[in-house]
Amino acid sequence: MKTSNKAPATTTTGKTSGDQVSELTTNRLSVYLRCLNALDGAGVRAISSQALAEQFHLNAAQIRKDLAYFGEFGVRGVGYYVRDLKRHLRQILGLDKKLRVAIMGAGNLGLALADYPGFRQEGFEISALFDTLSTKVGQQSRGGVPIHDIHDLKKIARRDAVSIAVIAVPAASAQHVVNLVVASGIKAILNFSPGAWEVPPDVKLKSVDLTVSLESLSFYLARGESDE
Amino acid sequence: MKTSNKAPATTTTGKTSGDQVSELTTNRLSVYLRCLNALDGAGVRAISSQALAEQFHLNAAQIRKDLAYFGEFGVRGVGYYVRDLKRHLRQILGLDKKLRVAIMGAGNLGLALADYPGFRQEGFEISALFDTLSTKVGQQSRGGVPIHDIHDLKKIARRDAVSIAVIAVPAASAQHVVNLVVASGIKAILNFSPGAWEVPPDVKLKSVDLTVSLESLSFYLARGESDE
DNA sequence: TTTTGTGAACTAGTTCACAGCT
DNA sequence: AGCTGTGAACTAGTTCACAAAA
Repeated sequence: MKTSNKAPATTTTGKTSGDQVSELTTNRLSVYLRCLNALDGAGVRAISSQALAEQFHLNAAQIRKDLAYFGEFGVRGVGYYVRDLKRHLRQILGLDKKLRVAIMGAGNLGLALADYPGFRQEGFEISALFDTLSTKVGQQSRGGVPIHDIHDLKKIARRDAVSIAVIAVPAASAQHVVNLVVASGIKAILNFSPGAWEVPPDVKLKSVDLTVSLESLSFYLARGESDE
Repeated sequence: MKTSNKAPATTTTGKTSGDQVSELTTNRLSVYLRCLNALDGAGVRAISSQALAEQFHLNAAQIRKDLAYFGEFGVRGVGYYVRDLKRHLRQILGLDKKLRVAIMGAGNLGLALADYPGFRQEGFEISALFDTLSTKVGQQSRGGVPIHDIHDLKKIARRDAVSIAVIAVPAASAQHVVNLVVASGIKAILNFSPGAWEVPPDVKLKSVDLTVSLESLSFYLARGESDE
């Protein structure tokens, strides 16, 4: 796939597109932001990568490397200014503009996710639920998220400028629903249906597989049982 | 068409001396089992690593390496017998005995997870929900999972031989609840509360962080916006 | 001083390629 | 013939260690 390995060792302010940031890194950026929110809430003004690493059980060199990739945010001899770094991270993660989320499937899981407070935290807005059942369409979640007919997805996704879809439908219909989401122009999908679905290369699909998570824990229990 | 979705949306802590199998591997074992279930359902008797890889977008050498670590399950010139390999994988993953699960927190998410059909699929049994609210205690989920007072966790966990706990409580009380779970003797935890909690080294904690997952998707959208 | 930013070294994970079995 | 199991090669990811900066 990719051949060029190392970029010239000069300070780059503008990042050239094409350099692929690993998902491990983007996940950590989100973790750093959470840590900084906690520090900011506690009134901390500045923190070194060392102190940040100790407090939240991370690796100092990794924090520095992750951040340095996007710019020189630190001050030598001081560390990072919390508010400042927060602002940069929010911008890097694209959280400086409001992101609207649609949830596909108004079953138990879909309804729970629609009202999940963690999603609203960093400025995400759950704008709609979608289902096929006529008994559900027209209703709303306990938190007030309206349930629409899935056939209106394209129309409503455009009207509300929805940029992320969450898949919370049974596995049997997941690929079909993913196709509808893709057809509506949404480019990012968080999937909770067990399985691996096909999406075009310009759409990002991230899956949370509850069955795999549980079975992986089960493996650990099965191993630890006998010896050690 | 092919979209690799490799980076895990979960993290774990709590390492044991004998634990040399990577989590990436155990996650894949669970995926293989799902694939085999599909093949078995379709009446396929045997399959080569090559065919399995093509059908489910995996890597043939990796399948062979993962499986070979646990034994010689294949037949040269033939491939793997589906039923046979299924049985082996279920045994390796510890799914040959019934695993009972307790869910901490009877809020929206906890109740949804309690009735989530995917958990029951491979023989897991959700035996109880736990909460502190007296209005909830004594009630049950729509699917009939009883809600107990969290103070009875130790007693009920022992009575029902609960081996896995799911954390679905607000972040503010998560560490406290994790401590109670650990004190009750449960050795495996699937955590949905955003944050990194402390567990002793003999307890396996696996976290699904919905905020991190969403923010990671947001990053992708922010990058792709400009060009390319 | 202290602490960043970063090449180099190291470790983990994946894929290749082929000997050897059926 | 066909396919597994596996060392070797490769790639990705993490940590070390130190020069340069405040």
